[in-house]
Amino acid sequence: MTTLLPEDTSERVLAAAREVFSEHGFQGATVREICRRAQVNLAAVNYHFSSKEALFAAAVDFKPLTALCIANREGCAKERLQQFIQDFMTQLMDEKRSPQCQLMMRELIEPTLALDKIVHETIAPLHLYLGQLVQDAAGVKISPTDLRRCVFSILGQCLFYRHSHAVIQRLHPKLHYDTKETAATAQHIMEFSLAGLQHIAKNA
Amino acid sequence: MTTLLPEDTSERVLAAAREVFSEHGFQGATVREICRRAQVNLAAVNYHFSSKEALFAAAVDFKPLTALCIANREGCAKERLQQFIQDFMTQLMDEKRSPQCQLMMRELIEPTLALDKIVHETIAPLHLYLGQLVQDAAGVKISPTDLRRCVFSILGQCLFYRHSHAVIQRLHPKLHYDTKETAATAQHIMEFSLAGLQHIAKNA
DNA sequence: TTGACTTTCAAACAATCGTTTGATACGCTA
DNA sequence: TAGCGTATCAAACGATTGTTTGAAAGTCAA
Repeated sequence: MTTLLPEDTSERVLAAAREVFSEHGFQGATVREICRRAQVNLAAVNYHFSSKEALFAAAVDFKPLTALCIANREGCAKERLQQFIQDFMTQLMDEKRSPQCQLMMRELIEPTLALDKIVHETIAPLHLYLGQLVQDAAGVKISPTDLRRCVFSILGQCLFYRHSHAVIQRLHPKLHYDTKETAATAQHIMEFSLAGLQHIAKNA
Repeated sequence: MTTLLPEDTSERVLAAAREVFSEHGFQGATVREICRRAQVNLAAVNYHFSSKEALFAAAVDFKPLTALCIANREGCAKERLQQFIQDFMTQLMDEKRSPQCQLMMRELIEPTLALDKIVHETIAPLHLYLGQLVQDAAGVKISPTDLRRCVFSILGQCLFYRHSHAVIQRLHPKLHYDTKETAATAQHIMEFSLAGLQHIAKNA
């Protein structure tokens, strides 16, 4: 599991910290395990980051998600919504991004100052962008309340596959969310949501 | 926070354990804190439950959720689906049931044997029941894959409000999910999902 | 009341935690 | 080379953890 490389000690510690924190949580992670994986001395954490808690704060970084809002700005609203759901699902189900997702889920249960940072820097812009996208895709003007609920409905469907992954695995052991299945799932969410959205818009 | 009452030592320990485990997780929870809240001696946990881990296993109990499958069997499929979503959302947002939900979320991140138990006893029957409900509400025969995805879409929308509660709170500080707001949210999910479902059914 | 069994208790145990220490090695300027 | 600040290291610190212990208290049948 130990990832290789970076030569700088701080960077090695940071990389190892993201791994261990995401695997065991803040409480479950030990400074000794982080230093072992980073192949640095036990005192390195306190020397470079002052404390375990400060290291945790430094390890949290969710800016990659912001890319989703800037990426695709071409095509009509429906096409961009489709692209957004596809990209979002791909990121969610990407094994390589698993540590960040786990860290996020832990923040949802036990929020620290890190969650305020993540919400402010990443999630709020993402909700704003998706809200505009949904409004455009709806065609007619939707009330703020309905718009918010539709955004939640879309995100909720996507996040389910990440949050409830452990349950899905146990319910359908033969089901694997590879690239193909993930794309098909995103397609379903798009069709399901567009129909739902248009129904809400019609009765607005 | 300490709940009052039960006279039996084991029961007092169990009740306190559910509180503390849900608040701090398995690692974060301490036997001393559990015993303090239960107002029993420190040795009580090991005497009555052998170990902290065995106490955790004994503390996990999700059977209440099963009631949703048995409760409402009256009315047409759509009415029963509506009732299910309403009841499910009510249970999810119920403050009193918060400890169980937190325990569940922790299991999603770090599955223990407890999750297998929960999935087998509670979640699998719930998915089966909802699957039948969705099939009936669709009218025409839906493929197993589409049916599963529609069930996931509905559950995902509901669970979002619980799993992402900490985020919603930060995005919309003035929004509170009291009885009225929860009911309105359930209503939205029902309308959104029924339209989505009928669209899927139409193209089946 | 006796005696055996269960339950409770304060105290201590061994292990592990985050953190600190002081010595040592390194890299650079003067 | 000498001197100084930075980085690394093995070792230890104090605190907290889950667990164990042996005695005291309680319970109840004989």
